[in-house]
This record gives sequence, structure tokens and C-alpha cells, in this order.
Amino acid sequence: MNPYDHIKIEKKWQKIWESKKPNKVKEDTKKKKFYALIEFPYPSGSGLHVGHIRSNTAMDIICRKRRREGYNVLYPIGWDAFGLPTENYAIKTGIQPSIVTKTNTDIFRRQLKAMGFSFDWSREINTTDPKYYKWTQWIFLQFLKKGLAYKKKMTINWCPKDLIGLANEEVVNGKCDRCGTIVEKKEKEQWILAITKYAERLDKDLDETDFLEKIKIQQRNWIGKSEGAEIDFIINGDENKIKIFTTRPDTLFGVTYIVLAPEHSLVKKLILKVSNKLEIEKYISDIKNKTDIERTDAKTDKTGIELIGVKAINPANNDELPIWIADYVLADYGTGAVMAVPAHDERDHDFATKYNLPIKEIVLADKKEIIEKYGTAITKFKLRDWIFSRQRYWGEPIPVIHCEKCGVVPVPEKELPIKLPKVKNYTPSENGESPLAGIEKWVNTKCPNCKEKAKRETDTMPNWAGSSWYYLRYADIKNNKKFADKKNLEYWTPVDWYNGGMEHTTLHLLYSRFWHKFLFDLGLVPTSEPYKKRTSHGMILAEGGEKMSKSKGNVINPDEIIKIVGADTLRIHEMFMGPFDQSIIWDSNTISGSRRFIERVWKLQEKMTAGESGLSTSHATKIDPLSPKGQSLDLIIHKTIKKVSEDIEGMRFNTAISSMMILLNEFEKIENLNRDQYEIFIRLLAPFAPHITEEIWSNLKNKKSVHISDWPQFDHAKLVENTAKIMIQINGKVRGMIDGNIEMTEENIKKIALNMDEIKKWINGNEIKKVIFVKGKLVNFVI
RNA sequence: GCCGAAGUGGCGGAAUUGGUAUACGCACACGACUCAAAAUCGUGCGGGGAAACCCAUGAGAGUUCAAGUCUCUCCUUCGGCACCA
Repeated sequence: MNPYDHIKIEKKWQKIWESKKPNKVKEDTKKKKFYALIEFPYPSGSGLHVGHIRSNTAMDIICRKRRREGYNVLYPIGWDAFGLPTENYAIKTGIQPSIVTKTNTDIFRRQLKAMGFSFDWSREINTTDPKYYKWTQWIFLQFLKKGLAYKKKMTINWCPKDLIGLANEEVVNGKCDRCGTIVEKKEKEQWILAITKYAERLDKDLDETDFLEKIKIQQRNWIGKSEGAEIDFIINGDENKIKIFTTRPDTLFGVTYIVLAPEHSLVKKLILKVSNKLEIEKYISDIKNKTDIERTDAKTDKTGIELIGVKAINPANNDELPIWIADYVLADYGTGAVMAVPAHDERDHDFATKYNLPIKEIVLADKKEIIEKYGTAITKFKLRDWIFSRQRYWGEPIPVIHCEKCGVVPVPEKELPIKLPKVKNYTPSENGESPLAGIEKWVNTKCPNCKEKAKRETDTMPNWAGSSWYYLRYADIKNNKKFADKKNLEYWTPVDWYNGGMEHTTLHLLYSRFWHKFLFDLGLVPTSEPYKKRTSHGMILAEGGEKMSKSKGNVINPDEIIKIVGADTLRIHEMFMGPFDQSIIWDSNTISGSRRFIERVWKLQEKMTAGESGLSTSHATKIDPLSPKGQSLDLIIHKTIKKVSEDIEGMRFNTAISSMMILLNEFEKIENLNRDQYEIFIRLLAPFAPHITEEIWSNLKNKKSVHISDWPQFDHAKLVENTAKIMIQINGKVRGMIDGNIEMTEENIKKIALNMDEIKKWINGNEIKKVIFVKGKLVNFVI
């Protein structure tokens, strides 16, 4: 037997798979389909991350199992290649982003292939390919047509380092999600996608999905649905009314004052009537100078000022209420105005205490009645519309033209794609314009409508655009008439199982659900939800629990590990490390255990292939040896088949591997292992370690690949244990053990137990008050 | 503050869902092989105790014949949201 040479074996089979393309799939209506998806990677300059390997291996195992269960499995891969890091690298080095992307995807592709993942490489996509982003642009035009893409001058979150506008989802604790710089406010015309139009459905339709509960909860929190009522408060001696939003109309009788957000449009009008105009103006300008972090920090004291001279009237009891403006009321939620009920609401209470406002005991009213009499039932969401334009180069150009006469004119669909022109300087400008604005030849064009001189839009789309629909393109990547043919979509979609990171829950996952629903409404996709099931992997962290990053120099390079121990060992190691859904700290020292396991699997072949006739005879005589513990080996094997099968589906890869280790330990102890039994083991291990198992499988003179062999089925009959160790307990503590039969009766066991010295000792003449009997498990004497 | 997840050996972690706590692996110790080392194989490995036994699953109570698992109170860690009316 040759020593295990992972380099030779892995190269050999990868070459064969490369030429035979065993995982290339066709739409085959006779077969049940299984569409498995992992988040396509951003091809960064630091190469494949061990975290990619974790999630890709997990889904690879599931796919390999499903193929062998008869499914037609689509497991595709591509590149989400637009984005800032590539562009920043281009700025630094002067190398074109498209070239950087090519270099990086080549590296990623090589690394993924070296891991033996069973992707259908014939369906590889790249979001930066004009043939791909033609359709990203096309979908944008559909949004525009339906009025769901609009341009608006607004205060946006501006990252002064990246020189880019950010979506709400990209601002974390007032900082840029990408670089950590404190976000500034900037007035700018922006393209917006009206995701809020879909808020209700994005919330409700989660019910239909099989997403992990924590994912549903996080999305629901983010969408922030709350049901309540709008109630108008008349202003004394003024034709204007204050419309407030409340989730507790039943507390209307406890209202003691009204609060407007400082930015509320009514403030400008009411200020003309008040006696403290100057103070109010000063207050408002002070607020404007605060950053979001300063203003929204719940720990800082609430501030406010009364509009002296105007009063609002409570419609329920005609109380005259003071009107305040305060920073704790947000302009962009609800109506930007609240009715304050200090007896009920903690924030109102704090504020009332601070400013000596009355606190009135409340009697709860009938909610429905209040709404009927004084207001309108309404549902509000925290979700904001999606700021969709970026002032950068490396993204899809937004396909519209600005004409002085005709305004915003969509690029005619037949002119798509609007390709990114080559640029010399990728640096964005301080005034917030995309580098594209500097390319006059590209910018200056003709209006498709009136044929007069016009200018192209120079903003590009965010990196979330291409990933919002990529799973649809996999169904039909070569189509140049549609983003994907309906027939293909009907066969493959929805995605059956999508695994990805929790960090995308309120970004990519939400955005793509939104796009999908929009396309569904246009009749372009067959289902209203894109993904049936969504699971999530835990992150792999560097020592000390930190994120791995190039700048910290704590990145683990998979190439080195593959070279030293092999891809199969790395796969096993990452799956064995710990529970798949939990984050874990990388520890290179423990890989040796997985390598030892793989080597012992390799060595076990000797028992099979040793001797000239070893192979065929052991196949024929099927003896079922007993394990040293006296259990039938068949029983252990069938238990393992059950465990591995169930654990794969439940993503409990760590325990699946441990059960295979246990089986291997048994195999090693047994002299006359028969070939069928060993082959079952190899077939179970194959999804985890595809190279070594394929090699062993062929050494065992099997003609076809192990990866198309049937998935082992366990036999219920063989799972029945008839021997059992029966515990004898005294007061719930184990004091003895009987080797017995699972069918033994209570009387029988009692008789034996009461004769055992170690039991007699404990009973010692005490009265037996009660006996608990669990068949095949235990007898408990209560004394 | 609210929502969610989790606290088990020196370490990563198991535990048929209420029935032998610490599977599997790492590390460690001893032994075999070797001139020697590495690798490999074998044995041991929660704590206390000479033993009988006793004590241990973040802390404390409770339910139960029996609790890592169920209930309550509290503590800690990690994620998410956060002045959302």
C-alpha cells in the first residue's frame, strides 16, 4: 500500500472532474430539482478566506448527498465583483478595475477548484460582465417605468473617506460600515428605490419561508412594522392641524402635551405666532449642527422647547395642550409628531419630568372606539427607501439620460448595456461626483427623445444591485434576449436552500427579496419569494476573536494548508471544528486530528486490498462480525448511516464526522471486515472528502464514480438493538448494571437486581416504596 | 432599554430531547517500536478520597423516582435593534 499522497490524489481527480464535468446540469423535467445556493464571493485581493471554505463545503456536502439521492442538483458559482476595494486598489496602483477583477477571480477560481467543490462551472457569472449587467440595468429601467425608482434631493449619509453616499443599512452606529469613518450629512440628488412600497409584503411573506427563525426576526425588526392610528389635533385659532401617529390610541385621555420634530414642516408656520421665536430658531439650528450619533444617543438628555402662544386641542376631551419641539421626536418616522402620554411612555415621562409638564393618570379607553371617533387606523414601518446611487466608478452605470428639455429620459432598452468607459483617474471628486463625470466623451450624448444634446447620468449602482438577482441568471446564463427564460426559471426557482452570512440579513437578503417581488409582480418570475430556505454559517475568527483581515495580518491562507495536509483534510477540519452556525476561532493546531482520521481511512484499505483474492472473496462472504463491545457491526453501521444522513440535512457536520470516526475506530478493531461494510463507510464519507474516497473507490475496482453511487440507506430492522445494558438505580443513582435483553420484563430484572450484592448493600432492609421501570433502560428502586 | 443565542474538562465540543454527563477530536502523561527523535500503535486522562464513596454542566431555588435538559430568580458573554411614539 502506497502512503497517502494527497497532492497526487487531489490533482488527479480534479483533472478528471475538470474534463468530465460531472456536475454540469441540464433542465430535466423528469428529475426532481434541487437548487442550492451560496453567496457568490467578492473576489478580493486577499484570496479565498477560510470562511468561504466553511460555507461552501457545507453546501457541497449537502449537494453531493442530494445528487446521490436522485436529485438534479444546481450548485452554481460566480463573482460579485463590483465594489469599492477593487476601485480603491485601482486608485492606488493605476491598474484598471476590470484587470484587477480578472486577476482576483482567477485566483479565487483556482482556489475553489483546489477544494474540490462540485460547482457547475459552466454557469459561472460575473456581475461586472456587460452581458450580465445589461440585465441589472434593464431591471433598473423597469423600476423606473413603474415609478419605483425616483430621484430626490435629500440629506444623505456621506462617508468623507470613501467619498460616497451610503444606504441606511450601510451605516452602523453612525459610522461607515466599510471603513468605520463617522458619517456626515450631505444634501444631494440621489436615485432611490421605493422598497417601502413592499414593506408589508416583505414582512408578511416571511411566514411562507423556511428561514431560520433568527433571520426572520432580524428582518422583521429591521422592517419595523407597527400598527396604530393617526389622530388630528386642532391648533387653537389656526387652520392647521397636527397629525400625530400613535400605537396606543387607547391612551388618548392621558395626553398632556404635543411634540413636533424640529424639522416638522408646521414649525415654520407656527413660529410666526409664538412669543419666543428667537429661542426656537436658535434651538433648531443647534440641533442641526449635531451629528446623528450625538442626537440619537439614548443616554443623552432629551432637549426641547415650547412653542409659547400656540395650543393644541385633544379631540377626546378638549384639553388645551402645550406644543413643544424636541430632539427625541424624529422627523422621518410616523408623522414627525407625537402625542405625549407621560404616565404611560417612559420617554414622555423623562421629558415631562425634566420640563415640569403635567403627568396625568390615565384610564385606558377602547382602542377601536378611539380610532373610529378621532382617527384613522394605519400601519407604519421603520424601513426607509433604498438610496441607490453611488458616486463611484466601479459599478453599473445608471442607464438614464438627462435632457434639458425632456428631463430624465431612460436609455432605450435596445441600447443596453451602457458600458463603463475606460478612465485614467478613478479618484472620486470631493464635490461628490463620480469619476465618470469627468469623461466628457462619454457624458455628452443625445436625448433619445428629442435628439438634442443631453448628458448621461454619472452615478453608478451600489454593489448590492448585481447580487439582487444573480440567482435568477444562473438558471439561464447565456440568454441575450431576457435576463432568464421563464421555462428555466420555472424549472429551477425558487432556490431550495440558500446559505449565507447573518451580516447580509438586512442588506442583500432583504434587497433581493424586494427585487424578486417586483419581478414577480411584472410576471417575470414564477414565485413571489426567491428563497425557500435560508440558513446561516458562523464566522471563522482569528486568534483573540478578531475578524481576519489583511491589515491585521491574521489571515489564514488556504493554499498553504491544502499543500501541507490536502483539501480533504481541510474540508473535514472545517466541518469538524464546531457547530456550523456558531462562530469559532481558527486553531491550526487541531488540524492534525482530521489529517489522522483521513490517513487511517486510507490505511484501512489494506484490509480490503491485501492479498490477491482479498477483494473478491470478502465481497462474497458477508459475515457480520461483532465489535469488541459485543454489538453487531451492522447495527453500528446502520446507526451511522442514519446519523450521518440526518446530520447533513440538519447541518450538524461536526457530529456526522464524529460518528464516522467512531465507526472507523470499530473497523480498525475488527479482523474480518467485509467489503460491503467498508464501502458503505466510503460512500458516507465521500461528500466530506471527495478526493480520497474517489481514489479508494477506484482502488476497490469500482468502475463508476463514488459520487454517483447510491446514497446508503439505513435498514430499520437492523437498527433494533436486542441486547441492552440495563441500569439499576437506587433513588435515581446508578448502582448496578445488568447485561440483558431489551425485552426483559420488570419482574425479571427486579429478581436479578435484588440478588446483586451491590444492590442488596444499598437496600439493606429498607422498604421499597416505589419501583420505576423503563423498558430496556432502567429499573429504579425508591427506598 | 428591547429582541435573539449561549454559558459543560486544560482546549474545540457531545449528550438518543427528562434516563450511565464529559461521545468524538486536540493537548498532556506513561508504555511499545527506535541508537535516538519524529511518525505510528497501546493505555490513561473532570475534582476529592487509600478505598467505600462523595462532589461537579454560570449562581441560587423549585418540579420529578430521575434535571446539562423543564419552571422561576439572578449573573456573565456574544449577536441584532435602539429616543421608531
